[in-house]
Amino acid sequence: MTQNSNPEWTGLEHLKEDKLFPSDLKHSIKNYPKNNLIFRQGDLCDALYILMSGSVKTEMITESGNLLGIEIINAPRPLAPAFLFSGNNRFPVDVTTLEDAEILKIPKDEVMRLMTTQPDFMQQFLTHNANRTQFLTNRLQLLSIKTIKGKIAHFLLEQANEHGSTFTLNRNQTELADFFGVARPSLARSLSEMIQDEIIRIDRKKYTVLNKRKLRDLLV
Amino acid sequence: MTQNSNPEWTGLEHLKEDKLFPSDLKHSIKNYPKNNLIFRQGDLCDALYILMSGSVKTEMITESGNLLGIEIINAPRPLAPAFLFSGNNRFPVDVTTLEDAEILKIPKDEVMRLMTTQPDFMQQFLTHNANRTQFLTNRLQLLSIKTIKGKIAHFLLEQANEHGSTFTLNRNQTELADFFGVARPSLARSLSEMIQDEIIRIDRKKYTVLNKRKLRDLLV
DNA sequence: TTTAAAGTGTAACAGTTGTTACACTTACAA
DNA sequence: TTGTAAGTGTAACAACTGTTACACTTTAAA
Repeated sequence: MTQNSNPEWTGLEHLKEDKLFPSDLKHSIKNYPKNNLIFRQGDLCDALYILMSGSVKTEMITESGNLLGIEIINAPRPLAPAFLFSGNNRFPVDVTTLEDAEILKIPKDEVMRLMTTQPDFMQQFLTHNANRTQFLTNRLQLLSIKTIKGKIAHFLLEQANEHGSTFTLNRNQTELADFFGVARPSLARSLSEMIQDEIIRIDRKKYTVLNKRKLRDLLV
Repeated sequence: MTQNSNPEWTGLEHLKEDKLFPSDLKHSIKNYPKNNLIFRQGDLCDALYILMSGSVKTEMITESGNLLGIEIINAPRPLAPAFLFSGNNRFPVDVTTLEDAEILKIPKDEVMRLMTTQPDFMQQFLTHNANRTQFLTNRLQLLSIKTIKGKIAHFLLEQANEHGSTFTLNRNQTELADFFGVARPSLARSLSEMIQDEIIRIDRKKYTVLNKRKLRDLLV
């Protein structure tokens, strides 16, 4: 359900080895018990918060692509790092611990210092936010398409571009419907119509794009 | 139509005064004539491109909120700066000049140097991307709501939180429908039903929220 | 191998939204 | 003031998607 591995932040695991952070880093670490509301929507986000251990949930859009559902964040990962520098720097959602959690807090000005003195840190920070933006942009494009067949077309064309016209998905139909934000039977109906029209072929989780042009026509 | 004033980048106007950039900045400036395809979707984005003068259009989601429509970008503004540091650093859309345009190109490693040596530059870069992320997140939340009344409720509650229960919009119904990604008559129908149900009141562009609870119920 | 759970195909029907069309109102310039 | 364009309210109908239900297939555990 939650494949939130953010490889670019796994360096955080080596925190104690000072690969990313200098030894004189101003910071504080807080431990929160299970089922504890840590941040409330609208809370000021005046520092960088990094979940060091445990897990929390938010109601944000998820990395795995679920719509407004609950997102589960596993350590180690920063919490809403993009908002630290935004004009209205407030948490966009509630954050609640699922298990005991340890959270590292680094003040904003200290983050600024890290950015200028630790190129690796800056690189990771930038990359993480960039990937997040890219993810959001892609989701937005997908959601902007109104018809189910259009969403399918967008998704399959993307896959075909990346992996060739035959590829295997690791999502079942139910998860795919969830990803598109549509009902499962509606997705199935659209898929079978597209098979009928000889636009695609499906064998279990193996998808084959038969007619790219027709697929593109569905994007309108 | 396009209110793309990004105040945090207006400092670019003072480029020649070296407020943001050192005099030894490695860079190149290119001029493109009107109606010229500058970047193609999928092009490698290996440098920071800043539109110094003129205007371009993309098919991205717009700052003013239009769905997959054309976005018009006026100078000075960076072009897709978030993607420079992303894993798959390719332009997500085509970029075409609308008028003669002057584009400043700063190589990625030079951007890295700027980030570490010019705190003001870094600050602006971070803030711009953060605001962009916030904008995308908000749009995504809005689009995730499937019913028209739900979208209206989300939007009006946000406005009411910010300006109080009576406020004036600067969008007409057509623009609002466009913003929500729905048809204009459909929006009108939903609005008049909500007026009928005494949830809101509308007088021209002046909106009044009469019943927040009922409005919240529509979010589900 | 057997069995239960998960996943898929499909149909009937309800509900919502889009499309098109047109009358009416408002805003604004001549 | 008058005329025209822009904006709004509304209705009939079409199109699409969601809901619910159920049979069937596949998967994986016992």
